[in-house]
Amino acid sequence: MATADPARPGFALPLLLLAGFRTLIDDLHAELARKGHPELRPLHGFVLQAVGADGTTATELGQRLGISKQAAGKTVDRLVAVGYLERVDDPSDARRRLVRVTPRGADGLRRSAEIFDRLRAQWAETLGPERVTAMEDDLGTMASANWFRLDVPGWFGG
Amino acid sequence: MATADPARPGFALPLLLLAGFRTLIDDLHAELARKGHPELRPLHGFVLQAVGADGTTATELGQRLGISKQAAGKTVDRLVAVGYLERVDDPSDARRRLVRVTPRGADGLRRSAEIFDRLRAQWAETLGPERVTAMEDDLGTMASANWFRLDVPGWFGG
DNA sequence: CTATTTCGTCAACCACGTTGACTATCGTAA
DNA sequence: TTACGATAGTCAACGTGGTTGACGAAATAG
Repeated sequence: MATADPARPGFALPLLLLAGFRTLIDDLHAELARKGHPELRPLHGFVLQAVGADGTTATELGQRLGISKQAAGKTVDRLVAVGYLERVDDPSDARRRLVRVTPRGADGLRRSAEIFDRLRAQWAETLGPERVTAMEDDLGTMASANWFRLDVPGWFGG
Repeated sequence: MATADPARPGFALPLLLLAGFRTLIDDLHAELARKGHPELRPLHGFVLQAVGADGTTATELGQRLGISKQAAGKTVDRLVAVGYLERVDDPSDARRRLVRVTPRGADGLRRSAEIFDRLRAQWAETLGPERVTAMEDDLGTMASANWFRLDVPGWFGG
């Protein structure tokens, strides 16, 4: 097995963070698929959440996610194609196309939140609640700059 | 800012794990670029480490990383193109092409390990050493199944 | 009214993954 | 020894998610 060299402890930390993230994401999507959302890909939940209840535009979405407006537009295209987002004209500005979460999108988002809550509860059961909050606090301390940056080619999918 | 809803605590955890991972990876590659390895992409360090000192084959590398042999082969192609890996024939089996880390690859790997060690030391300074080890222990507990799976389109790059 | 900025889109490209099909080689068993 | 099945590597097509550059249409500032 290609594990980290124990003499180089630093190598383990990024791998563990990635593995933890993947564990949550994989569990989430296995459960989402069972609950009627098999098309929802790992990226999508974050994008839906970034769109928010009030809707937004592709350009603004790109800024929120730390990606280009073109990339945001393409992601919106895919979410529209599977029925999680919709585009409507902005009557007050003919250049803008408002992006809004559809009812189906809202359902997916709500279920994602429920499942994440359950997964977090499982972590708390296994590790103890104070260890989980400690982990969140510590990660928040170290990682604030990268909180919502997704500017990565293909971060999530399988 | 599109942060998580505090009423849904589960949403924060995956985001924090991702942000922590990204923080380490981004810092690593900023430093690697300064130290003579600007072409090294985020995936590459993990691949180099998975190849190991003894070399391996594309098929076996794919198994180690949890990706298809074709994907592993393409990744090896890119690493060969930038001089971090080389392919040599296996005299004992004409089907196999051994993949080996070049001296340049070994240098990149060594520097990556040094930088990761420094970054981990920074985390330990900020959070306290016992919090970092606690985080590693807890992640190891929860994420053992996904320790070295990289079967994701484009996990790392910028 | 004109100049600049902004929004959305198109086109080309790159990184990384997938599956399917194919060749060459190896190992085994009749 | 020959024939067959398993294995290694490659090619092709494709999907997802990212980038930059260019451009038209609409809004805004002067």
